[in-house]
Amino acid sequence: MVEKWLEQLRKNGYRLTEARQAVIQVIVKSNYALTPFQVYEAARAQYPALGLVSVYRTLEKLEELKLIRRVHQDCGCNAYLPQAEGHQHLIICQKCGLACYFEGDDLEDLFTKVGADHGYEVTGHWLQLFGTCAECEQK
Amino acid sequence: MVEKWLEQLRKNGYRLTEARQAVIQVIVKSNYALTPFQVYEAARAQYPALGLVSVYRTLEKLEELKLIRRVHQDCGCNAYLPQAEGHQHLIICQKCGLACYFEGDDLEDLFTKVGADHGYEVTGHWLQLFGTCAECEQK
DNA sequence: GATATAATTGAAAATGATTTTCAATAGAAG
DNA sequence: CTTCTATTGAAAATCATTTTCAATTATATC
Ligand SMILES: [Mn+2]
Ligand SMILES: [Mn+2]
Ligand SMILES: [Zn+2]
Ligand SMILES: [Zn+2]
Repeated sequence: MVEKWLEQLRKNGYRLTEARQAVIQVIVKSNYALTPFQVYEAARAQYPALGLVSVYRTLEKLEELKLIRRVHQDCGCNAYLPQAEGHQHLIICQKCGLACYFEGDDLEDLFTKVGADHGYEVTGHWLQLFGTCAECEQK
Repeated sequence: MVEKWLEQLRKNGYRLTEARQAVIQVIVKSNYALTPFQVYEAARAQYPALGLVSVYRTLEKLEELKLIRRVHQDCGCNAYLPQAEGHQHLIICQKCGLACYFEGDDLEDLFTKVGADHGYEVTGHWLQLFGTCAECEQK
């Protein structure tokens, strides 16, 4: 997975630097939406010279390449998760933040109709579920 | 509508000041999500002495009282709309920003099931449609 | 492997949005 | 009208993010 992301960077003319590899390594397999600062802290364990600025710059490029996506929550909209394949939506645990994607919601037709009823041509939708994950539930 | 909001403020022990009335008057009937600064500019037409700080403070209270809600979009998450009655969702025009609520999506059961399949107890969801409104469409 | 070149870096400064501080003002209650 | 305190706007402070810039380093070429 790290390899795929690095390949994407290389393919787009970006250099494979230590800073970028440290950032990628932190976010590529995360099940939790991470803020730039959280990425910074975690990545510095592997590469202490890393600057927060480079985290911002790397996240920007990863988002551009659709490898990560910004996650919106009540508590803030500046955290990132790996982007899912195809058309998927998120479920996020309100207690611990554990995130997971699901697909097959098949709601396009419904949304197109709802929109039409209100005079809109629907071109996209945002859907996110909130709840409690199995682990947090049993506590 | 303005009266209802003022009554809500009064009922909760807040004073009915000129600053608050100017802010309310701008946002209470808006079909467009407005940023604090946009509210500030519009409200100053009615009450020129208004300070931006008071806009922030008033929006905070109106959100607390669930009279307005924050709207999330790709371009930013710091704009506000009047809150709809009951359980409704938004459709927003990507061209002009015209917002409108719809209800009756009846998806609770589907979401509960999807969540359960992934080990989550679903407690809420967040749905927003994007598209082109009738007026922008015909241009 | 050495060299040239431009992309990338981290530190520091700048920016922009929001929050806090504070003395002055003005609602509300008597 | 007077008292009391919530609220105000201006200015300062804070916080996240972006820009600037000289030094470094990844990559292509020799
Ligand atoms: Mn969908
Ligand atoms: Mn719903
Ligand atoms: Zn958001
Ligand atoms: Zn959890």
